[in-house]
Amino acid sequence: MVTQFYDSVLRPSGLRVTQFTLLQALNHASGISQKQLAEWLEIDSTTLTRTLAFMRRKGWLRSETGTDRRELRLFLTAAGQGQYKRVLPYWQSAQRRLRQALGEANWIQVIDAAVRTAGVTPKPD
Amino acid sequence: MVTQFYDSVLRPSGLRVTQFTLLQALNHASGISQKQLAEWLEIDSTTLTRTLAFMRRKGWLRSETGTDRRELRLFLTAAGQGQYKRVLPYWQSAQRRLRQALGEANWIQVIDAAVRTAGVTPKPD
DNA sequence: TTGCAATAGATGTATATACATCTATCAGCG
DNA sequence: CGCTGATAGATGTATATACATCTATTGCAA
Repeated sequence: MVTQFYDSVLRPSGLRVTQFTLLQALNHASGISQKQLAEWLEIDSTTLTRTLAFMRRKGWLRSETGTDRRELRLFLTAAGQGQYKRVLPYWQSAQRRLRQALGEANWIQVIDAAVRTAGVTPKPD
Repeated sequence: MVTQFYDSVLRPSGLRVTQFTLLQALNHASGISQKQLAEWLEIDSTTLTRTLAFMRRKGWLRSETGTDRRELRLFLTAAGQGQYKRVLPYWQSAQRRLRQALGEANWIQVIDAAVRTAGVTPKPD
């Protein structure tokens, strides 16, 4: 339900939740390694490899080899930052609507339950 | 978070949430048409076509042409019913853990918010 | 009765997800 | 140094999801 709701609100923007989440994460943590990003977002590293490939095709992402040459350091391109800014209002709208539907106290308790039950770590915003 | 949590609890069973949900729905509504099933579960009809193809390969599903020959009426095979009974405890465990983590009052309000916000219809346990 | 719009489901194409496994690189010990 | 085990990321394979479009059937109105 949650994923479908966010996707439905984002649909007019042309992005999906995953893509927006990655833009947002990279906007906040420019130069992060792929491994760290996967851990922070709690997504499988192979899923990340493939989603990043998509973003590279779109021209939203660039990457550099790290000091440790096994690592990739990830950055948004100007186009990627533009996408993020363009789509942010859609995401904020979805966020607001869910928060309002649940009420602030319930919202907080749901996040808290997610942490306790599924080990999810809250993300900024 | 919710999808990943249910999937993680179901993982030892070898099924995913989608597959279990379909077994459950067909166990409760034997002979339902594909269209009705898609509407009830609020999943895209093309997604359903492909997930049902998977279940047919596993031997869990059989189907008959309806009176309206455009329609397919869907039934679980004995093997499908067996799978459902086998995996039900995993799903109940996930359900219990989430309910407990949220608390009964919050659980109800989350379901209610889902209905109001995303138009989701509650399904029987 | 026939002709056409509407409906059920399937198919083409594309993104999302994740387990198993592979390659390249690194770190540490002998 | 030079193995050897560990780590970062990529690839093989398989399921999940959904928009656009196609085919087969149906219902209805001229």
